[in-house]
Amino acid sequence: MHAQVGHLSVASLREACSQCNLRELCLPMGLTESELGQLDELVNVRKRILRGQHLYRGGDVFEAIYAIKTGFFKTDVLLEDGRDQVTGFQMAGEILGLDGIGSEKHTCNAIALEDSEVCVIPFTDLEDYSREIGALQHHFHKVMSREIVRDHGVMMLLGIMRAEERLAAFLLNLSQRFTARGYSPTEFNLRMTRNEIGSYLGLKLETVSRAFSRFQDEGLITVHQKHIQILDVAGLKKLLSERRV
Amino acid sequence: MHAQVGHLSVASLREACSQCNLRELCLPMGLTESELGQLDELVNVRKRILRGQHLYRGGDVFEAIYAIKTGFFKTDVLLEDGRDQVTGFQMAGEILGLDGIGSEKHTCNAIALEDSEVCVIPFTDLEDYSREIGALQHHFHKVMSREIVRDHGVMMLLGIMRAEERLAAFLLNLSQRFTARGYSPTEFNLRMTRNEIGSYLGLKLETVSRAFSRFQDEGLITVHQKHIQILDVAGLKKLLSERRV
DNA sequence: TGTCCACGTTGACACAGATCAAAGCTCCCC
DNA sequence: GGGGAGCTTTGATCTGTGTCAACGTGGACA
Repeated sequence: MHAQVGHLSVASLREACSQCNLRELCLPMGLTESELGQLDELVNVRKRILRGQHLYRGGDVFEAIYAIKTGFFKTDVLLEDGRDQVTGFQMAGEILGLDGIGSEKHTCNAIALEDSEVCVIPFTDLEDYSREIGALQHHFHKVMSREIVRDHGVMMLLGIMRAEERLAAFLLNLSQRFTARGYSPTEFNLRMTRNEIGSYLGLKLETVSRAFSRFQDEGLITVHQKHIQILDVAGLKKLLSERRV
Repeated sequence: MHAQVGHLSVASLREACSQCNLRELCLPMGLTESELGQLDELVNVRKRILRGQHLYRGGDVFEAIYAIKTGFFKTDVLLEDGRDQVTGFQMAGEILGLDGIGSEKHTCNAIALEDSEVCVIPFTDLEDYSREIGALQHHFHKVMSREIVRDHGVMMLLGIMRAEERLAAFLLNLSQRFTARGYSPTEFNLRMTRNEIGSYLGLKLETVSRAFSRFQDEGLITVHQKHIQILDVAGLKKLLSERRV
């Protein structure tokens, strides 16, 4: 498909962390110029993952974490009986693979939802560098901690919110993350199917579809396939805060 | 209640990590003797938390993480509308407070479910030490990663399991953690109420109660108030793996 | 240009778990 | 040792979401 090898080495030089336009979102956040230069040595391999392909699978040996340079991923966990749960959707600047550190094996699958490129960060190297660079160490800890807080947020979704609240929270979260990346807060394309949204939100795809339709009827959003336009951000937020008993 | 000050300083000397019987479960795991000695300098303040008291609250400034020396905690998150969700139950040897690193504020409440004692680990000190001691650094990363994996497990509970599966998973998880601490795998006292179990599992307390009763009727466990005896571990596990459509 | 296929929408009905209600148990405190 | 508060159990009923089914839609590809 792509002349990978040739392109990669060139890309490595030209697109190191110090030049990356995601450096304020991604792992290098808060580093000085010279520290950034050191990072360029750490993160010098990139990997292209086509839509539908796995970046890693549950059970794979853990060797590296991955920073998403471009593209969009989902992570999911499979139960033996075939049921599965999407545990997250990740976009540019976010880190994949943190689940694998504890057991030295990946504990979920990471699958590209569109053609994507990730920066490979060998984990022992990261630990070595972060013993040298305090700011890197600290930022890495923050990244992990935020992942825990994010998971707590999902637990709230799943534990106490009703279907429409879950979907509203989901849309607002996407909106906020797109905004942070310089995209429109109110208009975007979903990269995942209704089924994947449902799996993430603990709902069936029909329920997701109905909630989208209801939001549209109420003038909160417009939906055309995967294209979403948020018409009434405040209205969505109100759905979250007001408990109609 | 307790003559805290006097006791604490004595306790500090006698109950440092190197002497602690939890050292194989807790943060010091995998350190050498001399590294353990260094840890004793890091972790030298303990704090007693009586039942019902907060170790920290959501919004508190984050300064330290805590290793549970004795006792039992829950963590929960409150929504503005008054709903709340228990995000975890923690026992001896487990670490509290990791959620606060990312935002420099705690993002949940940690409440003692019985009189407890925690070791205070000032976070900047921990980062300093773990830049010196590679094994400490690595183990800390594992602890954080495992917290993420644990949260994914809860997401599975909440996202795709039915009520009885959730409760079975909960009991088996407790059993396994008690076992690791040298207690009986099959007989223990719950420290939390039905309501707290329900909040953790995304169920109402009546549903939890009914599920306990059903398990008892089926001969899987006996329940007397908070005292649980597991009669049929395999039966509980079967509940998890077999999907009756 | 037509056909196929995965994905999405909508409707009808079923059911797991929520809600409401009442009564029992235990432990604590006076 | 009596009273009460908090917790738990159990029953009756309600309801949000799941399930099943039919149909619609748009993009890929021959």
